[in-house]
Amino acid sequence: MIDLSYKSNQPIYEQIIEQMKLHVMKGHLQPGDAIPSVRKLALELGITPGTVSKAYQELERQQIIETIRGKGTFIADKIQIKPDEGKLEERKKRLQTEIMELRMMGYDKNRIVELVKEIYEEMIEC
Amino acid sequence: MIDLSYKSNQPIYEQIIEQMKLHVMKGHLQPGDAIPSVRKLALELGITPGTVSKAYQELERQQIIETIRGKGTFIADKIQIKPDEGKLEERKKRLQTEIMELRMMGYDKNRIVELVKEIYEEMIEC
Amino acid sequence: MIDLSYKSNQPIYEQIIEQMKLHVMKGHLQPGDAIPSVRKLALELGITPGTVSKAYQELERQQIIETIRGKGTFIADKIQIKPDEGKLEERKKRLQTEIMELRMMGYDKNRIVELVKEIYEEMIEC
Amino acid sequence: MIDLSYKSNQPIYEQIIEQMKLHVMKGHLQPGDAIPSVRKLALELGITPGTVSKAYQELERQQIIETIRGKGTFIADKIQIKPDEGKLEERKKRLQTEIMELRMMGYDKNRIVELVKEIYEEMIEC
DNA sequence: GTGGTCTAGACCACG
DNA sequence: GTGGTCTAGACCACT
Repeated sequence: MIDLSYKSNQPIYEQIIEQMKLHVMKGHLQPGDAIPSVRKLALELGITPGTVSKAYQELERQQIIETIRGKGTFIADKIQIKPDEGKLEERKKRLQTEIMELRMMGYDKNRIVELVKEIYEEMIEC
Repeated sequence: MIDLSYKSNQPIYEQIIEQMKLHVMKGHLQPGDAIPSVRKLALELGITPGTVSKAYQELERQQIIETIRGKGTFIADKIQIKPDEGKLEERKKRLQTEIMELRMMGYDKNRIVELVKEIYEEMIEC
Repeated sequence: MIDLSYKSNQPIYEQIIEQMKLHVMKGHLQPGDAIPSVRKLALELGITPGTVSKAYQELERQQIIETIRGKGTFIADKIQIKPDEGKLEERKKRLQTEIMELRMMGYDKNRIVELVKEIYEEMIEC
Repeated sequence: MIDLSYKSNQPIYEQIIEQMKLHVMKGHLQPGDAIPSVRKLALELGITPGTVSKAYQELERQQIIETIRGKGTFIADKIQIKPDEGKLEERKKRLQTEIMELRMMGYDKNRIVELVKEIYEEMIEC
């Protein structure tokens, strides 16, 4: 369910967050679906529960998941769409960085746009 | 020349690296141009010379700049284009994350593609 | 594990890099092996953690070691072999210098070749 | 006569020293031959006289050249051969480093030995 | 515990 | 003047 890269620059807990979000976006996880408990997922991934917990807390803060005491953790009914201008600017800046780096690697405008379309399609069709 | 965000999660030295690269890409800095000395830029930005030095050393490793002992630091003659498969995969993954997050914020395919095009144009036309 | 020469012109962090590489090449350090933590090695060598850190970061760039966040640093699974024409020319030039200097000290062709063979054998047999 | 690389890691004055020694070794410069004055060489190379002076001083210390006041600078009559155990150890260590790096780049014993022979031949036959 | 970043300040080699 | 190295010490994020 979650595929971790330990030597990646990206923190483990962030990898969990992102992959959970991707699963939701792709429809693998539907509103109301149960997700593994902190301990179970930690055991499965071979990491400490604290790391999973940190990821779940952030997912809950973003209202992607909901914890119901004594029952477990579930995908939220309505996934929020929040404009949040501040974050948007950050996103754009990061996007700019990625585009710049691709350009440095020899990608021209068309190849970058094609790549973006590809990634988008792949994200929703799975 | 360089505009730092101290509250950003991104390290200062990385911000310097990226903005230098952007300046090169936009043509503000041409091959052979001198860039500010470590001490001068450090003073200007209100940071330690060590931090600027770290950025410059990484830029030199990427062959964006060249340092001439006792003279100063200059934009490299030929900016390298290196495929580097490993890094490319990382870039694509990060791009996927950004696209996913934008989608979560309500951006559809067209708006994302338009945004990417916009960012690209802005990058080369300045 | 590491043997520093403080009076050498060679920076401490470079000495660490080279000796680590030698340990890997000789097989003293195998892929997956943990190497001492930054602080521990710094304490052991009587130097600042920053200096050890600099060495480790360069070793990671060269893909000799891998750092796992919050866990420690380990010998990389697959030691890369990278041609890198630019660096190769530099190496050859340095080799030329060393050969010239040995010749100036009275070494003839045979003695130099024997010396090179000796050093090579010593490097892999330990 | 001297071919400098300004962006090299190696100091300018060391490049001058080494290339002078190579010229002597190859026979381009014979004992008694005059070499350019400090000012003339500095002008020719486009560097400050201080840098050339530093190189000449070191060459004189190594008894490769001799300065005769009012007449100029000349290649020494007898090029010294000094064992100098301390330096020899340093040379061997540097040679070891170069061999290790070549090995890391995929060179095996034979290729390294062949390379050394090549460099040696090239050095004396020119 | 781990490594990563940054500061403040020092010393050095180079040109 | 330039960049490079090192120290001593602080703070942070991650596991």
